[in-house]
Amino acid sequence: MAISKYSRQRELIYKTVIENKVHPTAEFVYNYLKKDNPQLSLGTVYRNLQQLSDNGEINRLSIPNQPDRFDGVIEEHYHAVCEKCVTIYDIHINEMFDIDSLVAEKTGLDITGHEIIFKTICPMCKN
Amino acid sequence: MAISKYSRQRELIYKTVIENKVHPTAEFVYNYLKKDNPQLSLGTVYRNLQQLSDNGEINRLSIPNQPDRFDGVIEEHYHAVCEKCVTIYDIHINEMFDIDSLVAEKTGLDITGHEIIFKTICPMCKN
DNA sequence: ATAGTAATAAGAATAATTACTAATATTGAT
DNA sequence: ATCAATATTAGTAATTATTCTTATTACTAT
Repeated sequence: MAISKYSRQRELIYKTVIENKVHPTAEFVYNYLKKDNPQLSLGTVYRNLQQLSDNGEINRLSIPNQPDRFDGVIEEHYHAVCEKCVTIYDIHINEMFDIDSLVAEKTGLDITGHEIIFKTICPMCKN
Repeated sequence: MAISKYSRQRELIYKTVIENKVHPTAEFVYNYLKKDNPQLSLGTVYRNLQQLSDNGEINRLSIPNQPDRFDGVIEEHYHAVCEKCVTIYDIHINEMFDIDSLVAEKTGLDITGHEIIFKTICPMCKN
């Protein structure tokens, strides 16, 4: 993969993900920035989100029946998705234990990380 | 949600997912069945995979940068995706501990389940 | 058999994402 | 500052993934 040069657009996209804690989709980022940057193209957003997540600067979240979302918090944490309204909640559990090593040991695979998605019925939807 | 009647197509689709341990995509299921069922439509495959997973008869897996996949094994287990070749490996760990309850307790959320995706560089790609 | 309900095929429509191309911006070396 | 090399961009086209629509067919309970 080619070395990256700086780009103003990438910086804007990165900041949008960092500042918007809603786990934005590509579409969200695009609409958010479009107001003040009318020349921005959706392809640029997708390309840079891909690049940023490839570089580990942001995380990509894949959630059933939804477009991919992005998260500027790269510190290890998990997510809970409401099964009704699909809101995403952050879950920080101070320490769990080394699940990657456990699995590596059990399976012999080289484990480089993991992602956990919890399912929930959130307080708003519980009525 | 409507009560499901029996349908030959759904049965075929279900059996395809059960019998093909590769965590098939909708596309795979369609091509697999199309040979002997040339009248089958891709829409029918998507609709029934959705219905089967809504009913908990199969599981839907969402994996970054890939179309959704389906898994006929509903017994709790996890998956590891190779970051290079995107092959999916099943991971059965006999017992971990009750992660759902832990999170429910810490967060106050109603947790109804979870999904873990491990990332790996698989033996084939490790060279 | 018939009515009512649900499921189907086929293909159009939409959503999500990627690829292509010519122009522009950034970088590193003069 | 200027220049060449190359990454990046906007804009658009194309592709991929999925859902929706419509007319038709199958199933179930009378």
